[in-house]
Amino acid sequence: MKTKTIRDVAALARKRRRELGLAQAQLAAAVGVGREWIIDFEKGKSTVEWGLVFRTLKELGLEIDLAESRQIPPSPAEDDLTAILARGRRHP
Amino acid sequence: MKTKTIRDVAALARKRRRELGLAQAQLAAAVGVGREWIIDFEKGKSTVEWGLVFRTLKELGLEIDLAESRQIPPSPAEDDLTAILARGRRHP
DNA sequence: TTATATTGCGGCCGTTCGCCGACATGTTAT
DNA sequence: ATAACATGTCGGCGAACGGCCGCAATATAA
Repeated sequence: MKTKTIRDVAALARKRRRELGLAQAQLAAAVGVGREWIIDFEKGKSTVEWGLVFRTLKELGLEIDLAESRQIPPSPAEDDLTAILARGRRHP
Repeated sequence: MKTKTIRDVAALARKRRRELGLAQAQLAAAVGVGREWIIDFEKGKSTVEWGLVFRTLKELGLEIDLAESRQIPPSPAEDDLTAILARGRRHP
């Protein structure tokens, strides 16, 4: 399932946890965090630690796949092409 | 690509950034973080903020997919007392 | 109903993130 | 040669994380 926001990840993680019949405290103990951390994570808190998120998802049996969506997505304000050209150019 | 560790994510993000011809400072500005943050993230630092990681991957055009791998992967030791202690003792 | 379990939230506190400078190194271009 | 750029490191600081504790709402069971 492709996730668009961290809330999607949070909701999916919570659903998965319940499907596995795990309580927050159980999952927290398995991951090695406090119960409050699970609460925050499942609430979609954005400032939780990346490593803990990764461990939690693994603990839930959720593999993280990264797929290249397209080329340049939205925003890199690239008004000068020199930067791009400079990298690929070897012989002016 | 399925990632097994946060280092896999870090390495893939760095490769992707270079493919897009972006400097660390450019990506940092696009994401809204400092240059050091990109450095730490690409080094595989586990304590970086989850929300920033997510934004960075999106900025790089890397979609995050979650796939259910199995049931309980490594499974916590439910035999030990941590689960009981985690939710408080009620009676001996 | 009464128990029991689970979940959510608030405060306190030690630790640490993330940003800001400045500086060093290596590469490329002038 | 110098200049410019990219990457990395260091010290410092305000702000915030995450763990622990308790208590109040809800489920869920007996």
